[in-house]
Amino acid sequence: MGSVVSERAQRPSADATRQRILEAALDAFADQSFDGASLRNIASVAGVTQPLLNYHFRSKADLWRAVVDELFDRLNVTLGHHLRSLVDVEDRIVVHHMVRRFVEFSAHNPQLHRIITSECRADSSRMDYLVEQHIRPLYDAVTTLFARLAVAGDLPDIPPAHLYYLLTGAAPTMFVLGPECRRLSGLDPTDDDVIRTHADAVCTLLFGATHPQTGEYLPPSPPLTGRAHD
Amino acid sequence: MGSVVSERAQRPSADATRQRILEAALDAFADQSFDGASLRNIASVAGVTQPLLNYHFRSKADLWRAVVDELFDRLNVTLGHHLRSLVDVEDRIVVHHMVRRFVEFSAHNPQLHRIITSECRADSSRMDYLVEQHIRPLYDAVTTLFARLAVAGDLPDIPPAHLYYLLTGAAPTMFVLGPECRRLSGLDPTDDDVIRTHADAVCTLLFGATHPQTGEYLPPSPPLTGRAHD
DNA sequence: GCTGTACCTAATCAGTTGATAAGGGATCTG
DNA sequence: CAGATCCCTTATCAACTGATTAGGTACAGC
Repeated sequence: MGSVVSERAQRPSADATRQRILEAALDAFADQSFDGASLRNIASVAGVTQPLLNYHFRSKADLWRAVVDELFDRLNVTLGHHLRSLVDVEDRIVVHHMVRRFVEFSAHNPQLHRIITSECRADSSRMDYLVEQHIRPLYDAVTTLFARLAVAGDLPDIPPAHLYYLLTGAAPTMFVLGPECRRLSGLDPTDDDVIRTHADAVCTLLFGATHPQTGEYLPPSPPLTGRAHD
Repeated sequence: MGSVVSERAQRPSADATRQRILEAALDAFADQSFDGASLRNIASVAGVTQPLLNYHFRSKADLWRAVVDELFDRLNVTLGHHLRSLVDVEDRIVVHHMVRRFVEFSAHNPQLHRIITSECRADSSRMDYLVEQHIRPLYDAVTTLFARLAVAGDLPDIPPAHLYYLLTGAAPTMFVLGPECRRLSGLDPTDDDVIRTHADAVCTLLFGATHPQTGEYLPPSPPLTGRAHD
């Protein structure tokens, strides 16, 4: 077994090694945050030695950026793929589908929101990178889409606070707290029913409920009457 | 001015020092997570030297527990205080008020959810402590309350996924991402209108919308019709 | 005044971190 | 075959971490 083919099999090829490092780093950063994750641990999981991480990626910070870039690339590819598959569908339904895909992706890639929330601090250059490079484009795209639908009369006016939820609020935390979710309520975040319920909840939060008989949309409204005392 | 009183003023008293340390540690753990926060930085912010932290609190882990205990004590005192102030009020309204208070507390104490989310990993003894000591009691209390209201016919049946949201999902993330919330959408998480909108959204998510004319409750429902393709 | 105790600091410890330098070995190119 | 390049490891670096020890100072009780 010493032919040209077996040479390839013996040596895992640099790209494969790079990929294994990225995967190990993704889990480490998500589980233990940037400071808690050590290059030696990541290297150990990837089956290599620590200096190799500094060889392929210049520094720990650059490794982190590579991890984040690949993660958001996967998200954008997934959303774009499903968006293109939705032709001749009512805009309102498109929104619901995309929310569903986002929740789905979040459920199967809990690292996404774990990394975001673990990096959230005022003076963090990594948070700056996350927001400006990846989150803001998504947020702007969603804002633009919703504004277009509102003008077309296809959606009710959505309060900014509810809109902000879509990307940062309602969807993520359940997956950030995935293991505890299971521990407390017995729910499996990756279960299809849970994902659907979750997406429906987000849409209800955005658009309000639909009257079962008339199909009329009702905006999110407080069960509190106007006269709130205390 | 060299009397007994001025002696007190000169020496900050051990309790005050302890409190300053706890406050500095709370901010540090919330901003930089457990591993990222160093005892020397915390001590510096508190105006003392690092070994004093090991003197008052045995270890870094014990300091973290003291911080968490005090934080949840404040939450429970706040919720308990408002709960006792709500007499002769319809149960459904009580729930809304309590959600409002929880959102309010979260907005003014963003460290609460930052610490929770930063500690979320499968094999973390600190997460175990958080869940078993503080989160589970809250979760059980809310579950019990909602079950009682459902039996009394005062609330619609609430899907477990929505209920889970109340404590871990809808409310927290906007405050975890507080600074970015402001950066992206211009919203101020501590603004009263934002807090009210936020609490209303959570309640809508739990109870569904209220029909403006009939007052009829509509459960959270998907804008998707039954025939979801793809 | 003497002693003991509570609160706090300077000095120091071993362990871990990210980063770098030096070198080995395989592959490719001439 | 000779040299260059790529991929990877061992050895080592300074910096920083949490923790400990020893000491110092103020106050309380006797």
